[in-house]
Amino acid sequence: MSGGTLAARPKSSYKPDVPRRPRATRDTYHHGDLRNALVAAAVELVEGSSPEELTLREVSRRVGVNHRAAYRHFADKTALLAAVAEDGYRELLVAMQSALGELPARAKAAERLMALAVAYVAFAVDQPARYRIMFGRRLNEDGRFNALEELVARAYELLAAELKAGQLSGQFAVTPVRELVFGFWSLAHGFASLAIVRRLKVKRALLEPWSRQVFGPFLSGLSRR
Amino acid sequence: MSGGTLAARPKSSYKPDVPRRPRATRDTYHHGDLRNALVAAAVELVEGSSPEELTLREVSRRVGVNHRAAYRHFADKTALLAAVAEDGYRELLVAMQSALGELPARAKAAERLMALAVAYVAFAVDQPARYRIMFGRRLNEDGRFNALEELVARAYELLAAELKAGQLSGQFAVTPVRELVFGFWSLAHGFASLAIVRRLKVKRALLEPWSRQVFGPFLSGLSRR
DNA sequence: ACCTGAACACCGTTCAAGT
DNA sequence: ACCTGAACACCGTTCAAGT
Repeated sequence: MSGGTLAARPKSSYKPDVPRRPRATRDTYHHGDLRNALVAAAVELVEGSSPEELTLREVSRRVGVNHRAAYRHFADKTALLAAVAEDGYRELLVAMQSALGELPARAKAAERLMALAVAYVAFAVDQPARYRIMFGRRLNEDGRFNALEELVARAYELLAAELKAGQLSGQFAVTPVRELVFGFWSLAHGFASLAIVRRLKVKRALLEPWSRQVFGPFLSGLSRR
Repeated sequence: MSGGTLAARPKSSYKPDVPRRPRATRDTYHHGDLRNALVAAAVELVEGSSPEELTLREVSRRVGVNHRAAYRHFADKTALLAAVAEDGYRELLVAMQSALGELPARAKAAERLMALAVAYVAFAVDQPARYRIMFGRRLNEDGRFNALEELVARAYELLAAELKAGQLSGQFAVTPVRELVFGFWSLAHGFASLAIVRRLKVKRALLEPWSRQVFGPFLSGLSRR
């Protein structure tokens, strides 16, 4: 072998069968989109373990890249977490929207909100680690990740629109919408969180009926007397 | 100075003015109750920073003891966190009980639950880091900390008793109590958590009126039609 | 019994370099 | 531009010792 600085290779390389197809300029570069590859690896890593085990170094290893390479795309670890959370909020929005989409056109306001609740809780419980990243630490403390904030605002608006519609159609009592959104979201978030930490021991198959029972009083409390 | 192994002392010792009063057997030992000193230091450390910054080494430093000494009293870091959480649950129980105690004797069931809700949320928001330790990671995963579980059960029973009483007195509709407890706790936990992460931006002074607005629909949903 | 020291395998992050 | 290597200051945890 050649002597000098090139000789030493790491003993466990973590990249089993990378074909090493020759590339135009160099072959050690990562293919096109390292940023997305890192986010995808992070999401995959965190599920089936826990948020604590998500490390920049391990994610980089999985992608087959030096851990320093990640810093090209993320200023620090928090930035990676924010990207993972952002992804999650996007999926959560989709899940809520499609839950509404599956409802019959003339579903009552309370039914629509119930469908949202069920979808929300199911999303959280099905990917608990990611959900904890989304709602655990405050990621946007220094205001760097406004995309995150924007997605949260969209979820808020979705809920607000449903509650407002229920009031306009005369099904719900007219009270300040902001507080109602907060209440609804608190209930959904609290139920999901407690289920994830197992303070509530709910079997996955019974999650939907449980959700309905838990949201029952709140939704019936909204309706006009 | 003397040569050999005793010469080297750490440069920054973190114990500024410890009097070093002579003790009977040895003077390097920690006074009586190292265990409680560590828990107290941990609680103090974690508030005003964040759960992430709670390290075994920093806590030991604060108490003025080698970090290895902590292992005499806690099998690992999780055990220390569990002790901090346990302490928190005890205080939470006291807060809830005294909230009930301050109520007039003939307060309605809904008022009693509202008082519990307000006390719960205030507790959480006033010591957010500790609250996050109590409800963040699952600490009792391997079943080592049953005292923790026992305290959670007592909080559960407190809520269950209030709900049951409301049903027996005819103020609440009779539905399964378990689901009601879960709903109430979910709402309280969710509201507290979202307030802590600032997903809900609630000023401390407005926390109580907000709590009342948020719990309003839920509690009125409990009452008989 | 209670505490310490040195060592190990991990982190995140910075600096200086390679192509 | 994009990636790497060595180094730094931290962790939690283990092993072997000190009094």
